[in-house]
Amino acid sequence: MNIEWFHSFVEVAKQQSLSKAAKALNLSQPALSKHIRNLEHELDIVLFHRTSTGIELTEAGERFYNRIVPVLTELTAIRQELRQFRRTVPIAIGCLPILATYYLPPRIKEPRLLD
Amino acid sequence: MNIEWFHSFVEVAKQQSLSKAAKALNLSQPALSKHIRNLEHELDIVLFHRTSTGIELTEAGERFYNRIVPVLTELTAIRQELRQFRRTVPIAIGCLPILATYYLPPRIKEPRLLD
DNA sequence: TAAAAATACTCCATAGGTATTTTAT
DNA sequence: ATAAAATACCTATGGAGTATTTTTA
Repeated sequence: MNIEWFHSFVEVAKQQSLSKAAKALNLSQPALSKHIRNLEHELDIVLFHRTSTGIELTEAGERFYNRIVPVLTELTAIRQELRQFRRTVPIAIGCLPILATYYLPPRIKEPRLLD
Repeated sequence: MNIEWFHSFVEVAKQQSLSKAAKALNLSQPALSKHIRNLEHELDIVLFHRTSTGIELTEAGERFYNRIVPVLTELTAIRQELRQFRRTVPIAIGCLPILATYYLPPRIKEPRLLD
């Protein structure tokens, strides 16, 4: 059971559309479709009614939506609180795109810093 | 980010031992070790101090433990509430082991029922 | 030396992508 | 005919297992 599936579910519920939600999540529509299917399969309930104009929550889906949103909020809060214990301090270097592409990479020794 | 990792984390914290927790979770010790490592990597914090006698929570781990347990409880409650919407009704057939092994399987048409 | 965790390695399942098909308006 | 979701298929990553190594009491 994957937490990204929950995020996907919430976004699809909000957009009432797989394809729109896919764009919002930077995911392909089939991948997102699979998230929803996985979730439905693991919970063994139908979360959405599929139509050709989009997708809408079932009663079970509504129920799940109302209960899962606070959980995701809480998880975000937990991550936020734990940031103070992080080992690595994020370093962001802002510069012109042309430098980011050609000049910087060969000059950065630790590969992970490139993220 | 996988919810099973959270369950694994909680069990390891309780047992203060990877190998004991692995048995409790019906998992191999290396698999469980990976769960913890994945979690630490994704949160970018150290959750446990490793010793040769076992494993114990760091301060960050304590904090995470206290906050994640209620989330898991809530998730369980959600699943429980959603059971009423389930599509399939679980059917359990109890019988002598010898029947379960040789007699029943060829007589059950839908493979999923064998679970 | 014993016990516990980490690592190496292999196999299979799953996740994500592109291309295509199905379905309903 | 169009728009949306589902399916097929492929590749690459990740998860789980067994065997082995490392570490420390």
